[in-house]
Amino acid sequence: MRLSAYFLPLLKENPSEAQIVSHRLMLRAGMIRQSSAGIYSWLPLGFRVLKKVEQIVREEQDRSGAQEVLMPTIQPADLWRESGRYDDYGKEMLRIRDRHERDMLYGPTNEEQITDIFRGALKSYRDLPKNLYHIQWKFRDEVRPRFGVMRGREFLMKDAYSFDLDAKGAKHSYNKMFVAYLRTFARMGLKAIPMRAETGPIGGDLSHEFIILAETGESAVYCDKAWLETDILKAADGLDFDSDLEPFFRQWTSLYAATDDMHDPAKCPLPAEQLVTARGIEVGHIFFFGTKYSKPMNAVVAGPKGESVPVEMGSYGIGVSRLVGAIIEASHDERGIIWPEAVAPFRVGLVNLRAGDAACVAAADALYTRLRSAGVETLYDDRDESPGGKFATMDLIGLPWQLVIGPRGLAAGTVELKSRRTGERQEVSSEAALAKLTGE
RNA sequence: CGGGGCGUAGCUCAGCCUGGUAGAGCGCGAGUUUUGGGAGCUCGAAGCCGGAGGUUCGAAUCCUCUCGCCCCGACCA
Repeated sequence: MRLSAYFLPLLKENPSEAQIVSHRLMLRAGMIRQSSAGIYSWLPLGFRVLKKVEQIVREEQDRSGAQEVLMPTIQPADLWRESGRYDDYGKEMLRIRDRHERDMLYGPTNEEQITDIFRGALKSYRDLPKNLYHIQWKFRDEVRPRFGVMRGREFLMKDAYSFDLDAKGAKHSYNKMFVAYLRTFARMGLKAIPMRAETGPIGGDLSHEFIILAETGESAVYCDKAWLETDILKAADGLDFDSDLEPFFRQWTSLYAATDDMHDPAKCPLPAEQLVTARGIEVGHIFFFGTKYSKPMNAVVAGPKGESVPVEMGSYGIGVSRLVGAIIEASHDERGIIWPEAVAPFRVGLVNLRAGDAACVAAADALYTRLRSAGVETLYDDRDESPGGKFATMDLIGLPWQLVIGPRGLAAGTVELKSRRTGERQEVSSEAALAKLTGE
């Protein structure tokens, strides 16, 4: 993509409404625009990141055996009256009335909807287990939205729902999601730590929050140092989702990890040098809640002996849009965003420092063509701007690699390849740069 | 939902206290000189001063109401 043609409304100054760093950077980097409190439009750069995050979530859900569906944003109130939550949910639920005066709502979550789908289709224990998920916009009318997309009213969420015949099966479904979550966040370059959690309005008796560490996190968290030193992806790699995951689950939940309200320094089992104190952002939450919805909503299957059995359920959420902000919170510096490669909107920022210079244009154009044909996502800054402005732009939007073409280097037969993360710059030949960027 | 703050040009803000009819920097457009870390100069465009009502000869400025946004707290993917 040529930057001269790209819709990228950058802000040089900090918008006054943005308080935390991810919100500021997302606005400054032209990723989002606020529509109203807690509701945002996603502009091209931000949308690319959102899609990448979504895709990683999708791939890991699929890997675990969950199947993707898409449920509506608008739901009938009657479904929620069945579970009893229509009255329980309170003002956070956006209630709507259609032209026939029917009570509707903009879904804050989908337990009722999925249970309705399940009970209408599956009738036998032979149909179990099942895990269905979707990635859909939700709305929770937060009293006080803040922190940009981290705490919006409208947000993109992956929510999965598992159905099993008995508690043992349901625990296995829970464990599968547990593993999938560890993998998902690790792939995004995040260290997400599962912490035993309260179940809140979803209900149930087993629940874990996945918390990533970031200096600007909302709450204080405490965990075993071993968390930081482990390669989660490696540990979870090659795990067979059909095998017994309980040992893995036990291993990973045995490491100490607690949120502020659960942590008691007097009772902490860890020696001080083994304890990490940090701040955390919740990016995922998994629940096992048994028959909380299946019973009142009559989601039953015929058991092996013909008896009627309410299914054992769990639900599993990941805040997809929140993750975009959370990743920035976890990965930035004073100059701007530092995207992990897996979610970067473009892999390479190609910079022509001298837009009016024929040799520079020719060299940069040639590199752009080669990168594109190699399938490397490249944002090509072909604008006629001062060098300083171009560097600042690239650092702000945080693409992993900057490939800089200027008259100075060209005279020496080199281009400059800079890593956004480390700041390391190397003067290399065009071919060496291409090999580096396309070879991996 | 309690407490606080702010709405003036695309962005950051000054002007308001003490009423006299709109300003700066950045950005934007034109020209020119520049060109390896947010360039210089010249010229220019751009604002029902959030909205409604009131006081006044006169309101961005004072009063009332209203809408929006932000912050602190309680609550959440």
